[in-house]
Amino acid sequence: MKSYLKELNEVQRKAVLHTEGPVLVIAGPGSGKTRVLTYRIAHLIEEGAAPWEILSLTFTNKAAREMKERISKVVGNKANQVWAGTFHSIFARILRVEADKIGYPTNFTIYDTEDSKNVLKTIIKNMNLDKNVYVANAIKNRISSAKSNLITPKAYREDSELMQQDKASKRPHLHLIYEQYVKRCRTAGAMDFDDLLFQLFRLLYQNPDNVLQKYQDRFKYILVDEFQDTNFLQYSIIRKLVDYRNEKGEPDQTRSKNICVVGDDAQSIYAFRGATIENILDFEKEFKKYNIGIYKLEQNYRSTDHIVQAANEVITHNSKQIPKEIWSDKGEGERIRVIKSVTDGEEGKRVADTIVEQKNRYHLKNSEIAILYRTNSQSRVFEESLRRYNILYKVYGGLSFYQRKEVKDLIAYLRLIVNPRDEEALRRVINYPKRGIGASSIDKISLLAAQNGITMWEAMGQVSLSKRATNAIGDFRNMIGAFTKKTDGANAYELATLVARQSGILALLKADNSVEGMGRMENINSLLDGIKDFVENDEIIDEATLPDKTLSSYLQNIALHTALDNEDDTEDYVTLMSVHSAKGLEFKSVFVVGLEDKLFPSFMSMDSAEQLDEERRLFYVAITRAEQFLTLTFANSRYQFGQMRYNDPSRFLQEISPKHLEIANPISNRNKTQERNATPLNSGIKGNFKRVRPTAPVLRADPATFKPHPSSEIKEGMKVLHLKFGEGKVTTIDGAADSRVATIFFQGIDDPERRIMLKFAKLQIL
DNA sequence: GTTGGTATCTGTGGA
DNA sequence: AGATACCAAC
Repeated sequence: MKSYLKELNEVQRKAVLHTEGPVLVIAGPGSGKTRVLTYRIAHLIEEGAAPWEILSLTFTNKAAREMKERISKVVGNKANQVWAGTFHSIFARILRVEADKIGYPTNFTIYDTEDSKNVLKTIIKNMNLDKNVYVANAIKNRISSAKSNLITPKAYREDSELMQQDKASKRPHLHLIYEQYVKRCRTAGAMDFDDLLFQLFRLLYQNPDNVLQKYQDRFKYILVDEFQDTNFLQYSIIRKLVDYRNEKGEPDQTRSKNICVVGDDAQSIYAFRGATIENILDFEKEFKKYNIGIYKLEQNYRSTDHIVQAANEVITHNSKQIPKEIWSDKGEGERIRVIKSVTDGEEGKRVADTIVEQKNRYHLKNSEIAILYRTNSQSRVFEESLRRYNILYKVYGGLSFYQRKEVKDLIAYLRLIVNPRDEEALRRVINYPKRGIGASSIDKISLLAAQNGITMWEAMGQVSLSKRATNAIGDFRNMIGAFTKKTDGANAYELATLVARQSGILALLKADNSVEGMGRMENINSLLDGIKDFVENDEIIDEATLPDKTLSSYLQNIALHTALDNEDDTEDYVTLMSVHSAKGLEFKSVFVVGLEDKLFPSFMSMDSAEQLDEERRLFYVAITRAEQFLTLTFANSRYQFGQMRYNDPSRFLQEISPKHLEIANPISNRNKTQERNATPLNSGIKGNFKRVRPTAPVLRADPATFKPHPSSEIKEGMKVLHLKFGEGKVTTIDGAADSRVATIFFQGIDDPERRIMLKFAKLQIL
């Protein structure tokens, strides 16, 4: 037996070995789901499948990254050639090649949530609708869910149930907004997050140039992680990819559908954004006739028994679920501690106290501890109390680096240069920094564009305005035009620096000497550093697509980044995050806080049984993150929305039987607290480092003396110096003349074998 | 067109 | 509480 197969239990092994035909894996928390997925991929490769024939879809970049790392531990470098990524990133990559077949430019812009909302706000304003009734956020969600269910504006209009709902909520014109929205995105050459899926489906469905067959032939094995969180649209795409047909258009029975989906119905927590558990049930039904293999992973390797049993008890209160029995042999363990506080401030303090206590008694590291909450705004009290003890922590969620205003502003220039049709980018920068093009001019341009069915960029050249405004617009157009001319020759970093300077952004920020202003300046600089890093990185991380240093591909890259993606694991910090973002993670000690009715479960979800079930699954996810210590807390009162609120303890607390619980005594605890205040542990840097992008990588060669040779001179067997990786030896070179790839062994680094694209390589021959 | 101050609203989750 | 929209004054 192959050595990696020995690391699996019987069910896991069966799931890995069942390579041909559809497979459904139901995986309880901590049951080794990722292990099955990664070993399955490794096994496929060991058995002779080419890595690029394997498509592995996940929900987060982090999960994708981890998966690649773990595959490469088994099969080495080939792991990079697997198509592993998020739905959004993989589909964006395909669309970058194929978009012109469905009427989009291949350098299409990706609109983020803010962009989408701004488009909607503009539409609502233009239609003279009441923005308090037509709330942009609500409309966005509704459009998003329409797209997720493959409902076009036309289909929406013809769907009497949807129209009835809109009428009932006093928003009868919603379908018109939807229609406008789609039209505007299209004119702007832009796709929102849902479009990355929706347009890909359209592509496969309309099938121009047999593009469907192309991808069906490429992806011989498909794997989907967190299948319970897929929506109808994602499922439809997956289904399409294995819907093989012969020349007559009949189902092709000779080719087996090698699709493996892994999920847990009990951990479905994204129904609110269109995910549906039905997909698991449908999958089972639909693929039954193709000899489906169903495997249930029920042994939990993560948590002790009190925690596992409590989780089991909680989930039985839900109505629908796939029957399974999660068990653990890790021993009884500690009981779950419940802490009651009078105020949210006290809750913060007592959680920090308990953390100090646990660190003392069990020698836990900060990184083994997490505080999980229902809403991001709850982080504040814990930040304060942890800071008081000098315990290092990190808050996840919130704004990502690329969503900060100043960063988005500079990026908007770059977007506009790449795609002048990008209306949201244009609106962002047309008068930033101030150049005398005010709201009324912009409205006139926008109106002209709408009337003539042209883009705002085009309308800018035709509109008639006052002399002053006309001049200002002329200057602006010339500036952007001059930048655009440079896109071919100049590299992205040089261009971005030029833009920052010539647009006046740098001067504006430099003039601001406030603390925030300096922070903004710093962010701009790290953005530029990041672009530089992107340009200079010559390593092949993803073999399916060779590195591409254009501005356009840079923008594509960052559009799908999220707040969770900034890895910085050199420091030892306590994790603060929402329960949603904690999915898939585990910690020795977990605090689930704010367990109050109207907060967790959220007040938004308290009036329907289905939504309440989802909150319960969320609670289930929360408690199953803990390996050894689980602490549940609630407060009688807390500040919410600027006023004091009084909530009852969460109903979920009563769903755990008392034999698993230990109720902390508030009085005696308070005395101990006083003592500990005097001797804070782990004094060090203050916890509150607001996410700043990790700075330039550690250099292993001295830039002052480093002199790269032309890459044409690099030959096999040479000893070379690389700025980032240091000294190495070229083992092999492959690829055609203009895309030669060197495999180099760098002795000084952890993962020493690297693939370097010689076209971009900076290597000094030693 | 720009600025600054006031009124109003909104309030979950995230790729 | 904080963000945003709106309006009057410059």
